[in-house]
Amino acid sequence: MTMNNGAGGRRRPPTIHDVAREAGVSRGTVSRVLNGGHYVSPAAAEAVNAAIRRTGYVVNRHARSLITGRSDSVGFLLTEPQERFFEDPNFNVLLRGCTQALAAHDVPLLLMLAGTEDERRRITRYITAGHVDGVLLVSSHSGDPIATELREAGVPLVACGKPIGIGSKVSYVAADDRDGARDMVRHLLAQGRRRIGVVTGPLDTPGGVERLAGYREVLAEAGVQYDEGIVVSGDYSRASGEAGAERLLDRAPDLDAVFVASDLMAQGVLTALRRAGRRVPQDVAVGGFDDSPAATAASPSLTTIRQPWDRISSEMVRVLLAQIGGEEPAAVILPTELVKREST
Amino acid sequence: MTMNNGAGGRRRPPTIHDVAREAGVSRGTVSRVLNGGHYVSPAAAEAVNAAIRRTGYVVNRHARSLITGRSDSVGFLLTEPQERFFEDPNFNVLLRGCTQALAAHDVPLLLMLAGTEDERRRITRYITAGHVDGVLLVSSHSGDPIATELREAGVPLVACGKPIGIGSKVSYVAADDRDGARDMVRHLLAQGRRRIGVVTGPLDTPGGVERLAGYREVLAEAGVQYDEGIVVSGDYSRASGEAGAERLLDRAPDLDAVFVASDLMAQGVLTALRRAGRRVPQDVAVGGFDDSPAATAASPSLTTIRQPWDRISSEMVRVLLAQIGGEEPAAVILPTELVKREST
DNA sequence: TTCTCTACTGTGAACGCTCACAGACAGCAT
DNA sequence: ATGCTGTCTGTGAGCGTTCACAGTAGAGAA
Repeated sequence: MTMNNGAGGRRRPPTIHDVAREAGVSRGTVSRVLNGGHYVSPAAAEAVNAAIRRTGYVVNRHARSLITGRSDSVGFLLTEPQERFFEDPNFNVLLRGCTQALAAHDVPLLLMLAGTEDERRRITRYITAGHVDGVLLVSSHSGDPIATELREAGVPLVACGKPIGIGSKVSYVAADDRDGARDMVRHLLAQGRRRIGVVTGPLDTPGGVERLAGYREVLAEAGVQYDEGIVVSGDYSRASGEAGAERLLDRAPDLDAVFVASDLMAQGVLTALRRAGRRVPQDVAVGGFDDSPAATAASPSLTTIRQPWDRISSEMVRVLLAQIGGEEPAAVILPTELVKREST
Repeated sequence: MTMNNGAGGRRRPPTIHDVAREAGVSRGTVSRVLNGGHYVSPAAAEAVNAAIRRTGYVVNRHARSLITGRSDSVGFLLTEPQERFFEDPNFNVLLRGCTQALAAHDVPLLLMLAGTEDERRRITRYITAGHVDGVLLVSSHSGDPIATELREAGVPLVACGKPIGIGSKVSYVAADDRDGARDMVRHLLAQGRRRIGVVTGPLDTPGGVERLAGYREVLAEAGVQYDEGIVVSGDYSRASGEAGAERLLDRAPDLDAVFVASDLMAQGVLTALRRAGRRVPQDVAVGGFDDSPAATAASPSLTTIRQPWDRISSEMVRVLLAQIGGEEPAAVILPTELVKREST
């Protein structure tokens, strides 16, 4: 009496052979059913599917990968220093969105952290050895060596946010930072604010540069004098927002609004303003960017620019899978949206 | 003239065969060097290593997995509903810690999200088919069907926090919640507080239950009357902390302290107290739990109980790998630490 | 010497799958 | 009849690795 599949005994899982025997067809036919079902008669297909159900067969991806050369998995690569990963809520929603979008295609996601030089080397080897078919890259800072390495190795790659200094021919998906900034500054002007300070993001990131550019454009269009003295830059962290607001208040006590390039920094700005005795929004209006949880958590809640993170992640996955499928790299720019809350 | 490895041409990566030829030994010897180097002469080992360096050889994990039956990867499985994943900063540090600890063993981490029933089924199939060697499970709520399924399928499993209602024989790593709660309540008593309210976590989670138990124990030891009226429960979210504090103030206006089972809820408590015109810590002291970034971000900054997340993640990985290696399941309880800040 | 033991090495044979190929059969035109 | 086309099916080969096994050589014991 042979041991059955039931509880108790760890049994060798069914192979494509078992399914073929069970269905009364050959391995080849089962394989064809598994891979799209072309050139398979309806009767055979039905028999195979029934056999798969009966045996509980699941394809062995290692065997498949060994011969196809594909791994049917993609990497989610984070090259940020740790603190950013912790502090920035955007990473979470991006990671979650990508995982789900990939799961819909039955593609597992490998999380990869390249903080140190050592990790970077190991991960590069892993990726270029073909253990993933493509990479979703999250790294805002420029000159990322791993990005260029991967690109040169011909690994399908999609970046989140426009990579700078890496040349073209690399796919990316980004929100329309400049347009979002324009919306916010126009909104502040519409509230009657005229003395609008800025806390920018790091100026070696596209977000930092573009959001500042949008601010300048709208000011110019409105005929408001641009004053470099009320432009300070931060690093997207809460603390840098706080420090930035202090510098702004110091230089321009008559400030009546601040446009902050991230919600997290805006939280810091709120703290500094409160400490300085300014009321928000009565004395100073504050506009954030991202519409992260920090925006609603802040008090007063932040007027901000929503980045469409759900769409960003699904587009990243779409573009990456297309590229793995042989299509050319592509850039996707997604619109943002002004969300009005208490701080303006 | 054959195409070289240089830029431009995608070339077939070197195999163990190529390395063997280059080193002047057999496949078997190369394989032995790759797997620990036992029964290999120093000369041969050196020749092989040199050949590996020259050829840029990287082992093909699919081929290896096909024959060993191991996948040399583990899954990080999240069964929480979405909002918790987003809001709770602990997940981030846990995920990061696990990824790094695994990377040190050259084991990739697959991120798996089982929110819907559909996802749950697909992921169960994936895991039980042997596509990962083990699972790191993050799911605080009890009666998780996936956990029991995996356990019954014999998949090595390590939970974060003690799983309830799943029977024994499942490994877990947890902070000493009860002891942490005891420390905090003792601290509040030492500050002269006597009317100490509680906002607990969900009472179907070990954290929720244990932290409340610690509170009751210390009160009893100190001879302070336990008053069920000033015990309310939340769901670890900020909003539930806010609501909880309102209920507490309503029932006990003479409250002089609140022990909150998470920093995030404690933020909500601070908001509610401020709105009610209570000063923290002068009128009411607030103690949190977790020592998450929320603790320092809050104003006033939160006195809290640090959970050793870095150790939790590294222990989870250690126990999981041991179990994959054939060891028996194990439970690990790690000590917590009181961190004093402005709120008490 | 001869035997035994240990350290080391090479050689099929798998692992489970896909791919290329060849063959069978039907339908339709020649 | 013959050929051609298209759909469908089975078969052998091979992907890159590990594992079991057989075999060699050198050291030490009898």
